[in-house]
Amino acid sequence: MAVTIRDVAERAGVSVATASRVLTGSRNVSPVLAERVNTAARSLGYRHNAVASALRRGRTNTVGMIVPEIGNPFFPSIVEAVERRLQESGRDLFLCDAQQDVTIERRRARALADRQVDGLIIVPVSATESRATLAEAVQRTPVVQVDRYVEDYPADWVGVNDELGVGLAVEHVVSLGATRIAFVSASLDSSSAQQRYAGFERVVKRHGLPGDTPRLLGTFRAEWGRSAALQMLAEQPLPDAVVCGNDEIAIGLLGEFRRCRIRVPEDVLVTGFDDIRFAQLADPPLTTVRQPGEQLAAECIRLLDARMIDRDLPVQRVAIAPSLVVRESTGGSS
Amino acid sequence: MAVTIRDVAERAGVSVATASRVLTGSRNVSPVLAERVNTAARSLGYRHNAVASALRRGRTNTVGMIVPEIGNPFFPSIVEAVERRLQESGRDLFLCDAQQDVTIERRRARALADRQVDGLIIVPVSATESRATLAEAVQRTPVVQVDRYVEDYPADWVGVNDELGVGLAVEHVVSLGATRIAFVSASLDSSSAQQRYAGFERVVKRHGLPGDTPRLLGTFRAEWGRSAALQMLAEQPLPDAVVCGNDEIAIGLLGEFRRCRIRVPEDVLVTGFDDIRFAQLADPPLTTVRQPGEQLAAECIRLLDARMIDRDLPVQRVAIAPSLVVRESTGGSS
DNA sequence: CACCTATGGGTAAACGTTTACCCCTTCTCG
DNA sequence: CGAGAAGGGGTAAACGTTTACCCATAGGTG
Repeated sequence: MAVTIRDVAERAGVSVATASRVLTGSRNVSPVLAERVNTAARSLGYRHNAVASALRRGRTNTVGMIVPEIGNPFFPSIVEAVERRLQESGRDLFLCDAQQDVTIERRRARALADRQVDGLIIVPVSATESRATLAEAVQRTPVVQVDRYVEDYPADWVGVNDELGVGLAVEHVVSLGATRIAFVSASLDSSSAQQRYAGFERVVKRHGLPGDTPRLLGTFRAEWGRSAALQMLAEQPLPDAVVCGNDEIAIGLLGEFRRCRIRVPEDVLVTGFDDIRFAQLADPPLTTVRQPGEQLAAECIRLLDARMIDRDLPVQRVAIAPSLVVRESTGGSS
Repeated sequence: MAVTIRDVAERAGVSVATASRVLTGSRNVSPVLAERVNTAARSLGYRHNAVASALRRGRTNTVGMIVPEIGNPFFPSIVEAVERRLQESGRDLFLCDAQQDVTIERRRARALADRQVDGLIIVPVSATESRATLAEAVQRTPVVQVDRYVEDYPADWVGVNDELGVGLAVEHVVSLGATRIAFVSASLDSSSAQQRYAGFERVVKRHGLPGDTPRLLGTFRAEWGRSAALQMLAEQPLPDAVVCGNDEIAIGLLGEFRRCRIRVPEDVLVTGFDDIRFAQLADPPLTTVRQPGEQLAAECIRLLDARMIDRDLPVQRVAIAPSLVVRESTGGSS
């Protein structure tokens, strides 16, 4: 049997109340008793039972987070930043992976809520199919959406302005003289995919560029980038530039172009989105839209804390402006 | 106030015991009462309180996992596989990131143990500095080490035979005629780094190859691969082959070589380790040692379950043989 | 019919904390 | 010197489940 606070109190010759007060620092206790309790705890090897504590207090000092797919390298970067922030306030993060599946996402959300997390950070899998899960979670605990959001549901969100971000990429290749611009991204399930697509169309239209260039929508994976590349190669002529929905797609695309001896940026310009770790290691290094991970994380925790204090706060949606990072895939300087 | 099992029982006109028995299926209850309980629960929107349940039963149906750094793409692949396995038995995974810091690692381990996880899966940050954390965790809950292990401490482990794996890579480049072989990896903090280094030295020695080629030990990061590349370029002549401690390093190295117009595989052969998602997208596609993630995960859960059943089982250490994946960075086909 | 067992139900005691409430002592100040 | 406040201690009641234990009934068996 594990050693409980009762054992500690007994050994220290005080009541459990006093022991608890010393151990949690919830009230002043005379130094001599405090010392006795501490040594008793240490010598017995006392370990706080967080489950019992959570049951009594109704708080766990734990935040849950659900990402669509931990294997997508953009998400770990956010997770790391969030974790660092939480650490500052002594809270722990429990991370779950939805495996791109709204059913699993719902299970995870329930598992976290069942365990009474103090808040939930979620990157919803789908703009529509995740709505029920989000709604249920919001009933139970403070929730903040990051990066992606569920459409037509009022809940806090913080992310980058995707629409604007892709706009930056398009403007950039246009300024380099591209007129026939293709777009390769994921199908419009998630808000990110939707917004990025919208951003592309908006700027293309604004410049009066041809609308018959390829718009290929698959998944946010490198494999999709590869097959999209093959598809474009099959239906010549090649566009002047390919704007990709994220870096993974762009990297897959670059790999296939390379294999087929298409030169980037000489034959075609390529841009990505996210600025993941490997973007600068791609061949050629990838011009991309950077998401400021630290800033997203900071804002996310701020929103979550605000909502924890007041559940009835008006819904907040924070869109951070992304920035373009020019590298060699669009001929940028080294 | 949330709706409790007491409310459900009342609404259904049964005792809390019966309600609990229906809801958990722990004992037979007459169909008519069961139905009443279920409808009552549904209509009240009853939600199981996992914290209270955990306190009473002493089990949480939750497994904790700690990885050194979620940003290292090898770990997410293991996490995904582990999560899929756990799902089959209806358990949830709580994932924590140690940020490559044994202090944080300890905090995470304690946080998980405090929350009474039923078991802990850990990839220890350090072969020596993580020992105390591991020892403490083992006292509290079943633990399995994956991939890396703590030295001189008897605890279950499952991983790949790193020593053998690097051996495969060295044998491969030797068979292609390389005699001057460099090794770029991480400093010998972790068991992986140690074993991989040992594998390199063993095979190099066995073939009587020169021992004065570079052995550069830094971190498991791409940036280190870059600077190692620069270092080798500074002290000509270039080796015939560079065997890297993981894929990230190799990818960084490839990037720098490319920038400096060193051709791979014509001027120098390069190999990696892990076979992460990006290995085949590198330029050129990377020859590497594949870690069988699914198999690791399966074995890991098997060990954990065995240990949960019997804490006094003899310690098990399962080393899985890795396999070499030949790609173009050593002139491989395709 | 007497007895034994199986079945399904309820009561209430845990699980380990935290904290509302109460009490006693000591100090402050008019 | 008395009233009031402040400080520090204890008792015991929560928190929401699960389950050991008990009881009543029904059915089976000699």
